[in-house]
This record gives sequence, structure tokens and C-alpha cells, in this order.
Amino acid sequence: MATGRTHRPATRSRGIPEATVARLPLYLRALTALSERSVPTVSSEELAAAAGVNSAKLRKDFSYLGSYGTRGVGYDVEYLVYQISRELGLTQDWPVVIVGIGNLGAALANYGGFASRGFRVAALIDADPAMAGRQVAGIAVQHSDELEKIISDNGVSIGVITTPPGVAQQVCDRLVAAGVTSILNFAPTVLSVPDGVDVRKVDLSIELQILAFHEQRKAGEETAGEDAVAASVPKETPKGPDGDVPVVMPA
Amino acid sequence: MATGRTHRPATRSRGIPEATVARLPLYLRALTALSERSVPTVSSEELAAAAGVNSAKLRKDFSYLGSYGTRGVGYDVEYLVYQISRELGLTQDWPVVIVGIGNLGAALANYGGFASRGFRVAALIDADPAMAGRQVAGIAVQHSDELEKIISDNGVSIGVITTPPGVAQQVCDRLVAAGVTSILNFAPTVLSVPDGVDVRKVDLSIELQILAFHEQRKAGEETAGEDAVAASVPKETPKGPDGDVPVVMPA
DNA sequence: ATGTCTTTGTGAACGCGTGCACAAAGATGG
DNA sequence: CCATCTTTGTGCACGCGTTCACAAAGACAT
Ligand SMILES: NC(=O)c1ccc[n+]([C@@H]2O[C@H](COP(=O)([O-])OP(=O)(O)OC[C@H]3O[C@@H](n4cnc5c(N)ncnc54)[C@H](O)[C@@H]3O)[C@@H](O)[C@H]2O)c1
Ligand SMILES: NC(=O)c1ccc[n+]([C@@H]2O[C@H](COP(=O)([O-])OP(=O)(O)OC[C@H]3O[C@@H](n4cnc5c(N)ncnc54)[C@H](O)[C@@H]3O)[C@@H](O)[C@H]2O)c1
Repeated sequence: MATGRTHRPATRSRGIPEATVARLPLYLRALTALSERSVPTVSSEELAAAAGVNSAKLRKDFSYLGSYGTRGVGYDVEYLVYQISRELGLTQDWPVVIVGIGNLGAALANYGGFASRGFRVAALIDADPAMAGRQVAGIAVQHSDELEKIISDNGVSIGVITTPPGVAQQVCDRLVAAGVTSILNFAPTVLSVPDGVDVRKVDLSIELQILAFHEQRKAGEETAGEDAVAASVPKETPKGPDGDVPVVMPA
Repeated sequence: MATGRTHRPATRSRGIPEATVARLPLYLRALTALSERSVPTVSSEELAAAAGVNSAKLRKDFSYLGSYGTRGVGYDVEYLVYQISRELGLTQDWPVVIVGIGNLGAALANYGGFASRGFRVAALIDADPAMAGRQVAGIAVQHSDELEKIISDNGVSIGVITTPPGVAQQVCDRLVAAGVTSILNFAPTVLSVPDGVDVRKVDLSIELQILAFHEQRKAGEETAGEDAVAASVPKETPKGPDGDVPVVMPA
């Protein structure tokens, strides 16, 4: 999944493919688990299984970082944890602001998994005056009037948007203007940002629709157009080799 | 090798590329907005701009569904909304269960965007006895003992997992055994599922780490800009703080 | 030292996704 | 009915990502 819509083919990230970058956190998680169990070394095969990827892919991914393995043995867990952490920039602290402290924003604020990887919730911001001053997850919610000052004072470069979709773009604009250069957007909106700003989106609705697509396909396709309510019959489809389905051409 | 996990890369369902399927919800959202403004037709250029994609890509995506446009005019908005909805399986009702009604699960339950696309929260399930019976988003939380019965009675085929990571796999196993064939996983865990079951994951932590990577690269480009060779020798961390990380070279 | 065994690192082939560029299709106006 | 203009649908080329397969590298035993 590409980061942004802005075409930037030139600035390759230090030669590390985007697909590899997206998998590094996965490896890091698996390695951290091994580290906690005091496992000293791990082979590409084992680690790949733990991370749910192909072992050749894992080795190639690591090859972009350098030669950190030992042939015949595998990878030193602690060393690899450090290398990946450093590559991802997790050896430093990243202050993060969350804008829009509603259902989702509050849940994120309460999420403990933030701090565990060097991400620190620097501030919670909401436009609702009734919300300002209230404590969420032990942090006082601040009014959005303070947004620019908060960003500036804390040196925030990563912002999380959990506002209603209608105001997401303007919130985004203010964040960017204030100096934020990376945005994680939960609002179902396409954000426009200037060059040099990264946007990643998390969209529950899209994920469900993708699942529904495949679900419908699995449920069998006798004739489209009738609402078979009970499609829950667990039919053991004999794993056909991707049979070709007649394409429905419109009149 | 006990893990019989067969990785299915990109099952081409009915000839529609996975990348296209992932964009259909995006188009649908833009089209729905146009529909609400009573716009009768839209060109690929306009719609692509609204969806934040390339117009050629959009046209090619639509070409997989069939020829639904009119040359010289564009696409009929209402017709396209229907075609995409049908293709995604949104013309039918999809009962969904959410397992793990904590911070995140409750936020999802409260999310209004569910029902708007044909997804209906059929049940909320939690293992905590203190949680069972409580109302969340107007729905009574049920104990996980009832899981199998709930799935069966409601014909649920889509499950959302928002439990702690430690129990995600067993919850997943139970869901699958009960008949669920699509899972949206919010827990930071790699889930193993049998063939025929789709899993999509949403991982906040991974998204943030990817952003951090690019953020670090952006910050490093401006200050330093000369480290050309950096593959073989583990170079020293450019910044002094955070020197507490054990740099251990493997033998 | 030498041989064997394990596992890495990577060259190469392949498939998928993307975007350009343009011919074909149809609307529109005269 | 014909000319012109707009926009679709797609052939094609290219680059990225994935996977295979294997030589090289090192550990370990003898
Ligand atoms: N809740 C979910 O599970 C969920 C799932 C998927 C997507 N989303 C999306 O996430 C976003 C938030 O969802 P939610 O359920 O938390 O909504 P919510 O209404 O509970 O919260 C939105 C919050 O944003 C604040 N806000 C409004 N305008 C603002 C502004 N200009 N600046 C700062 N804050 C502002 C509101 O005061 C409110 O507290 C929505 O865009 C929603 O579509 C939510
Ligand atoms: N909160 C977030 O913003 C956030 C963000 C990213 C990821 N996550 C992940 O989402 C998951 C949930 O996060 P949370 O903050 O809501 O945690 P939480 O502790 O608030 O909620 C977990 C809920 O799951 C229930 N549960 C535990 N075991 C269960 C079982 N076997 N069956 C059914 N229910 C069970 C618990 O009773 C609890 O209500 C975690 O895996 C977390 O890592 C959360």
C-alpha cells in the first residue's frame, strides 16, 4: 500500500523498498517476542514463520539493511532488534498529537501500545469547548485554538486525525502549516497535502468492504440479484483452480 | 513443519485485480457524495481527482467491471454506485460480530459508519463476565460462551477481533470453527487461518512506525547528506542520546 | 586441516500494478 | 448526414515486488 497519492518516484528511501519498510515493524515485533524469551539467534525460516512471510522475502528484506546474519547459524536477535529499530527511527522519541477526541480518539489515547515503540502522546486536541480540560487517559484535552502552539512547543512532526470527515482536511491543513510532516488519518476522507508530507490512512469501512467482496465471491455465485439472507451454509467448495466466471456484460 | 499455512498471494477473484478491489470502496465513497449532490454524470478525470487516484487507473479499474461509461460524456453516477455496490456485495446485509469490547471494540461499536454500507453489528462479545449484559452502543454485550451460538444463529460470516493480542489466535480459531470466513484483526498478532478464510489487519503501531521511518529520513536528508557507504560496516549512531542500546556484534 | 552440513545472500525470472498515449465510440452542432 | 469535439477503453512498456534456486560463507565435527 503506497503512502501517498503524490507521485514521488525520485526520492527512493535510502534504497529500501517501500514494501520492505512496511514489513520491518512485523519483523521487529516477532524479534521482540523472541528477545523476551531470551532466544539468542533465529533462522530466516523460523522468523519468517513467526512474521507470516516467505523466508526468501525476509532475507531479501534484511539484505537491504546490510549483512546482519551469520551463515549456518541465522540472525542474532538482539542485534537485529537494534538494527531494525534504528532503521525505523525508533531509537528516538516521537511526540504525537491526536486531534479529535471522540470515540476513536479516546480509544487511541488509552492505547498502551503507543509508548512501547517510542511514540509518546504529546497532546490531545479537540474543538469542543466542553471537551477541553477534561482528562482522557491521564492527559488533559486541549482546545484546538492551541494547536499551532502545541505543535511548535513540542516539536511534533506526526499527527493523528480522528475528527469527523467533514473537518479532516482543514485540520490536516492546520497541522501541516504548523509543521507536521506525517499524518495518520482515520477519517474517511482523501487528504490533500503538499509535497514532502506523508499521509497514511486507516479506513475500517474500506477493509470491511474488501472482506465483503471476497465473502460474496466465496458464498457462491449462482445468480446475482437475489438477496439470499442465509449465505452461511458452510459449503466446502472444492478449491477449484480459479474457475473463470462469465463476465456480466451490460446491455 | 506443523504450520500448514498456505499463503495465498493475490487470489484473482473473477479476474478483478486485488488492487482494484481495494480502490472500489474509494470510488464508491466519492460517487455517493456526488449522488447526494444530485450530480448526474461524472468524467473519469473528475472522479479520479475526488478519489485521489490517476484517471487512467480509474478507467482501467472500471474496465474490469465492464463498460459502464459513455464516451464523450462520462459515467452515470447512480448506475455506477449500483454497479460497484453490487460488485462489492453491499446490496446485501452483512451481519458482523465484534469480539473484545474494550476501548477499541466499544469505539467501533459506537461508530455510525458501519450501518451506512450494509454492515450491521449483530453482536458484541466479551469474555469478561462483568461486561456481559452491559449495553454498548445500544447493544447488549454477550459473553463469549455464546460465541458459537451467536455466529450460527445470525449467519455471521465476518468477525472483528479487538481483544488483547494474547488471545487473538484462539478467538480467531473459535470464530473460524463457528463458521466465520472473513476476519478483520486489530490485535497486533499474526493470525493463522485455514485456507478459504480471509484475514485483513489494521495495525496502528505499524502505520506509525512506517511514518517514523520516512520522518527520520526526511530529517536526516537536511542535516547530514554524505553517508554514501553504509551497507557493510555498522556505523555509529549519529546522535548521542539513546546510547543505552546494546550494540552487540555477532561473532 | 579438511570435509560436511546448515543457512545466508542474491542473481534471475516472472507476474502484477501503473501510467502513457491513442484509436474508437459516441455526443453535439451545423 | 457529416464534421468536430470530448471522453472512454485499452494496448503497451516499464518498474516494483515476489519467489525460486543456488553458490558462497561460515559453523562444527573429525
Ligand atoms: N469510531 C470508529 O470506530 C471509527 C471507525 C472508522 C472510522 N472512524 C472515523 O474516525 C473519525 C472519528 O470517529 P469517532 O467515532 O471518534 O467520532 P466522534 O464524533 O466520537 O469524535 C469526533 C471528535 O472530533 C472533534 N472535532 C470535531 N471537529 C473538530 C475540529 N475541527 N478540530 C478538532 N476536533 C474536532 C469532536 O469534538 C469529537 O470529539 C470519524 O471521521 C470517523 O468516520 C471512526
Ligand atoms: N485501543 C487502541 O487504540 C488500539 C490501537 C491499536 C491496536 N489495538 C489493539 O486492539 C486490541 C484491543 O485494544 P483495547 O485498547 O480495546 O484493549 P482493552 O483491554 O481495552 O479491551 C480488550 C477487551 O477484550 C476482552 N477480552 C479479553 N479476552 C477475551 C476473549 N478471550 N474473548 C473475548 N473478549 C476478550 C477484554 O475483556 C476487554 O474488554 C488490542 O489487541 C490492542 O493491541 C488497540
